[in-house]
Amino acid sequence: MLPNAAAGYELDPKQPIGAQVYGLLKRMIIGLTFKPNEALSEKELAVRLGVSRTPVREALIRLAEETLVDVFPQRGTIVSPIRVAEVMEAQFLREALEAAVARRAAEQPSTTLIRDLSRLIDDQTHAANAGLPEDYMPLDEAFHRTISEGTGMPRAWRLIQSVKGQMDRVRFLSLPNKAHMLLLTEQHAEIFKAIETQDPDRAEAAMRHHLKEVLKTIQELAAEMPAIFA
Amino acid sequence: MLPNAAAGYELDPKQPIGAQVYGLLKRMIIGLTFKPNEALSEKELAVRLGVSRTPVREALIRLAEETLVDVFPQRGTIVSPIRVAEVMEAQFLREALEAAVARRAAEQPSTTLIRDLSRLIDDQTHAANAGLPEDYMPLDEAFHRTISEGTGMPRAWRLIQSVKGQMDRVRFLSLPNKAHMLLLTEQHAEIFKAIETQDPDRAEAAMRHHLKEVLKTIQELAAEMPAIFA
DNA sequence: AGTGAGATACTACCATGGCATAAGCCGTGG
DNA sequence: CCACGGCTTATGCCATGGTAGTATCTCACT
Repeated sequence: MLPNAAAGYELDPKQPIGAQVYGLLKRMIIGLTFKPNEALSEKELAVRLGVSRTPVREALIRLAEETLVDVFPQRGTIVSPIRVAEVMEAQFLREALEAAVARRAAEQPSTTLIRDLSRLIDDQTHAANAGLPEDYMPLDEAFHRTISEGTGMPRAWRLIQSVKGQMDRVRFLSLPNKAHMLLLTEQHAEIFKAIETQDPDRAEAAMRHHLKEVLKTIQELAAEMPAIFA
Repeated sequence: MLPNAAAGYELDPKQPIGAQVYGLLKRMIIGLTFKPNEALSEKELAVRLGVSRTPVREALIRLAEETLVDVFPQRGTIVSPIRVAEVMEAQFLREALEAAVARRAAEQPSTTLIRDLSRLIDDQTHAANAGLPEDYMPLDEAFHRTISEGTGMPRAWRLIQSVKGQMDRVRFLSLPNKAHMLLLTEQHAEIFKAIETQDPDRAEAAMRHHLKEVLKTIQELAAEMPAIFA
């Protein structure tokens, strides 16, 4: 583990610690602060975060369900290696879910959904032009979340999130440049238009096309740097 | 809580207790041993099962992620009420996932998948003719699981399982009769044929039709006994 | 009688200690 | 030199104690 891996991450004692630890560890795994195959010790994480082992353990269990960590009973816990097959499966499942949700969204879009998505695309355009990936990525996430939750399907987003982790970790390897962010925003706009005009077929197609784009990035990376894959 | 709700369920100390408690509680919730809105106390469950509160707590966290229980911090935990909107969302998500998996299965079915599914349909025919729902339901479950896992998508089945709980609880209200079991088996056979003949469109359509059948049962029940729904 | 404040009895949450088990080391015997 | 067996050390797993927070109930006061 890195010397000060948890530096700068403070926990709010007024909120459930377990959930905070989960979110923190997940971000650190996806952000590659914790490298694949790196050992994660309950005890060491606890002292490093200044909490007890119980919430750390709870967080690791949740991460194990998302296969972001592998728990070997009585032996240890490691950050799971990036398995190409798993990433491909995650991509497949995400596409199935998001395509269905996009279709549903286009069937009966609420006015607030239209408004929220429209605003998000504006924000994305600005962030993309500013060329700041760290500003853009949360907006990308918000776009997809908004479609699910704004269509009355909060659980859909949670499922998507649980499979997305594996992909995000790969995607993080290449932070998008300005051109790429503008391309993504254009695809978002296409999805938005299909929803706004209540065209389910077009919405589903646009969403599938958009997600395929991400897959393309992943495949390039896998070819570039096979070292970190298992 | 019922007086001897845990009677007859023994835990194997040689296996991880937390996972066993999770499975046990899930079965009891789906089987309506624990009724919707019933209070579940960490402490009481622990003493009743003869284990400590820690693994019980871990199990409840996992169940909360599937929305089978609602945890109110510092207040208590209850078996979640059956919310029609949630059941509908679960149905929607399950259909999206299973339809995609069935399609994929039909594209390149392995010989072992064909063999396993064929055998399962035979077993289902026998169980249906014997008219024993308690024998049939595990076979139904195995059929759907086999399609996912036999197509190299183990995670798909886990996702499906995590949304299926809400539906199973409703479905449990009406154990199927012989005619119904035969109908389900027929639909399974139709899905199987489509996979065997490598006809993706037909496989997806057959799966969607099959799952819609379940939805029909649920809607009838919701109309029959609105009392237990929230 | 109705209302509000305080005591009380619960809850889930977190901390911590002891445990069994599995891997690695290290000396011993072949 | 190699292989095997006991020992050390680490891990995750479970048990249990203490704490903060919430709802309810009681009783004084209006």
